[in-house]
Amino acid sequence: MAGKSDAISMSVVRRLPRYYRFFCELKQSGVERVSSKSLSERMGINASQIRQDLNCFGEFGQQGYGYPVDRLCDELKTILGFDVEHKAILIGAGNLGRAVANHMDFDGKGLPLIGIFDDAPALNGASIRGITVCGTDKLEEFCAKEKPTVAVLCIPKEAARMLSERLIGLGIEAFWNFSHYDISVDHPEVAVENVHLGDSLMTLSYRMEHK
Amino acid sequence: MAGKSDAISMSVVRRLPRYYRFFCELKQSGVERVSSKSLSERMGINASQIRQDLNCFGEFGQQGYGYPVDRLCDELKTILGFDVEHKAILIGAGNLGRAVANHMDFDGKGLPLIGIFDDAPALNGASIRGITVCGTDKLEEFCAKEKPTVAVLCIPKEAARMLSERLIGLGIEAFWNFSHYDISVDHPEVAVENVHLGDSLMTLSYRMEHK
DNA sequence: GTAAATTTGATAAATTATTGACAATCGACT
DNA sequence: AGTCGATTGTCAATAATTTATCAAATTTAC
Repeated sequence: MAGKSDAISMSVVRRLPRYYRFFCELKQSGVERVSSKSLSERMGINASQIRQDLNCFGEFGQQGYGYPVDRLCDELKTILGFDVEHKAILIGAGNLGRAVANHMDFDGKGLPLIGIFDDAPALNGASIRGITVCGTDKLEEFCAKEKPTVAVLCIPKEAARMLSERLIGLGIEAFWNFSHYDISVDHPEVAVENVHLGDSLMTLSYRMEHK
Repeated sequence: MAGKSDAISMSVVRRLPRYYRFFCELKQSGVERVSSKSLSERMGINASQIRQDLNCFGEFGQQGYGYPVDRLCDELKTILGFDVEHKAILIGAGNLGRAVANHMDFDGKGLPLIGIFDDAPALNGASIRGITVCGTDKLEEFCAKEKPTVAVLCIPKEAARMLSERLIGLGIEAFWNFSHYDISVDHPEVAVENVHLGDSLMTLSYRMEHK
């Protein structure tokens, strides 16, 4: 069986990128196979969980042998959807937006960054990673022509509130959301991945106090 | 009772910053009280969960009335530890490091950023947010004098691997880790908050494919 | 070629997290 | 002052997640 069809829980999905990273690293080290036990020690998570997680998507392992590293890299790449392309646009080219644009490997994940939008006069016409920054008034025209389906939001809360509905109307199906706005839950078909850096830092502050 | 002493689960802790944000927002809107029911609708989570979460730290609500917004802001601030100061340093002043330094409100969370370190010759002596960038060879001297306890890592995996032990030796008790390196679990007393942006983006790719 | 050692995938058990239910309490209204 | 409706905090029930167990399959060692 090449894949199992039950819905995969988010707990499992959130671990997949880490598996992918570890398998890639093993591959680069020239390791050919790995058992759930040794991977478990390396990753600091339960071996049984690793087996169960991977088994959600197929029977990739072999008794007495373990998992073939090279194959798992490919399988995880497919599972994570890197071989299907979805065009992405970035809204907001401030400090954070520019860092995200420059720092992330969008292409390697099948999400090429094809447009950057910002209304700050200082940025209009600027070039980031070879992409010319446009005002958000150009969104309609651009989306009609290029059909991006992913939007990266690096804008203030208010701007995100204003723009999210409009972007959904323009065909956006997924948000990578760095803003403090919690995108409306009215659209269950739209995927929202929140990156609330502030929340993350608050969590660290909490943990400093309670230990 | 001002606070309950059982260990709080991470699931709860991860929700606290969001509660804090929502209570602050309500306060700014001039709202004086809120019931778990109305907050539940606003946040899109279960009312019973809100009551149970808040109740971990004390009995802040009042039957028939709800939660006093103003007080909850203060309580959450204390719970999250914002009124206790821990000095923070940033390692790595590339795109991401500079964005984090400029974008985040460290002071407002009780984690003032007091030093920035990077070995790139181009950056040595540069000033970010009024802080002069130093080479990592100055870490020992700086830490001995200023006693920072939080380190923000915006460096490549290899650099993180090299530095984390050294930083722990210099008194660092918490890492806000943007690198791809998973800091060794050998130090259970050290808090590690991972921000794996790559993993987050991979998750989004996965979700685009499976829906 | 056979036995011992590994290791998976599946199932069961244990643990943790979320949701529901309701008595007790409070404020508002008459 | 007394009643009504709203709402909490707690406990119980349900659901989800993680961990342990084990038969079956495979490799490795002799």
